[in-house]
Amino acid sequence: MSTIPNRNQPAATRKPREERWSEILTVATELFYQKGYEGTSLQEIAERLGIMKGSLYYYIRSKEDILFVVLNEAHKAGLERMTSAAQVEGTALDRLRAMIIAHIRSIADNVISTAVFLNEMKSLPQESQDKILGGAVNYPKMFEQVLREGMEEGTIRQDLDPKLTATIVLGSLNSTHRWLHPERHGNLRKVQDHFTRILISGLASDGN
Amino acid sequence: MSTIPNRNQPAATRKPREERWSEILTVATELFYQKGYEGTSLQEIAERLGIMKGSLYYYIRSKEDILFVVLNEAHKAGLERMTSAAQVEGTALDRLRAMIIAHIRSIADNVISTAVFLNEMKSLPQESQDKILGGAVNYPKMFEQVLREGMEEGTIRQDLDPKLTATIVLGSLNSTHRWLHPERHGNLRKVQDHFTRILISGLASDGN
DNA sequence: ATTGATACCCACCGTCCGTTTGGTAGATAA
DNA sequence: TTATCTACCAAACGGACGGTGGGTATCAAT
Repeated sequence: MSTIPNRNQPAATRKPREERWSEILTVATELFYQKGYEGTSLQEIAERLGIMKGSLYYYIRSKEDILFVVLNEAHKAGLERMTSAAQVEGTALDRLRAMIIAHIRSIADNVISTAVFLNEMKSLPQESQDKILGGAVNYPKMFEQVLREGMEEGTIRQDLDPKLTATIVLGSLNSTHRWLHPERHGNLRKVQDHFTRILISGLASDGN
Repeated sequence: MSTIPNRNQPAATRKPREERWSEILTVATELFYQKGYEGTSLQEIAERLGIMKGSLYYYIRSKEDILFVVLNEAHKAGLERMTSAAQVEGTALDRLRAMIIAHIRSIADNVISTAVFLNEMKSLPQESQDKILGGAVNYPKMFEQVLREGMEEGTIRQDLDPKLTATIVLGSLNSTHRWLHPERHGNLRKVQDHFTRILISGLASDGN
């Protein structure tokens, strides 16, 4: 009955729960970004953390748990930024401009988690997707709202369908995650500038 | 030595090479669309075709072969359409408009293969990606080219960087694959209309 | 000094994966 | 009639997968 521990592996550095948990999320997000959710194994995640894959189940109940939390936090973080940007003073056109600039900055600051969010949302069961997206506010509605207001007050042209236009604008901004590089800081202003110049003059009611 | 065929399974309907091969590509494309490349098994592909998964190796050398052909043909088909659209007569602005309309139509007609192309390109080794994208012409360059010409002739505003603007325009158009539904035919015109209205008036030199 | 919770190890499970191999019925051609 | 080709079957391969469960070293609190 002698217990033979067979310690040929150095034990992992023991860490408090919160710290290790956020490490798991960070590492998983990076791997999901590089290889996709299905292409990433728990083995790989564990290896990068220096622990055994079985130890992950001290923190999770299934692989899907990790994806859910990653996507949920990415969505929450982005939506928070956008919400505060939508509250600047001025015309609806001013607010739209602020939202565009804020969203690009938000994506640039979180290219990886944004990409994972946009690419891997479909890997979750519908029920979990609804839980993430089903809050009181959401991206498309916010854009649709500000477009409607701008049309009423006359700063935004009225020959466009607000809902479709919101989809187009949001999609355009989101597509930047494919090529936006946050390390190139000077570039960010330029990108924001181009987007506002193109979209604002494309959406404003007159030649401004 | 008696050969016991053990025919408890109905044999698959035997089909000529070309026909079966295009069936494989069609089925694989649909499955890659629904579950991603990594999430799709050869077993599933075979099941939909009514053959054994081992039989697939009469047509391929590896699973990756299927993805390569699917992506390559999707890319070729789209580029062909765009190329012919870029040759309409008129100003560069007219050509840009034609390219926008053509590309949206091209995506709408091939939502599935377009989505697979944009989502699963990264699942291929870099070498294979280069082989697909490395032709004489490519999407971003075509847009950059027409933008430059429009700036020279004065129909397109000159305070924009052609390369960055091309990236933005192309990304905007490509993002439609996430929500464009080809079955709704009346919708297509509306989408094309919105895109041209927004982008053209955002890019043109004057208030047109 | 003892205890109880915490953070992790490690061997193992059943399943599914892409891939390989040997074989064969049916059409074609000589 | 015989030989060859074509399109597929059937079974097995090793390995990787997500997941389980008993065990244990380390820690803070007593």
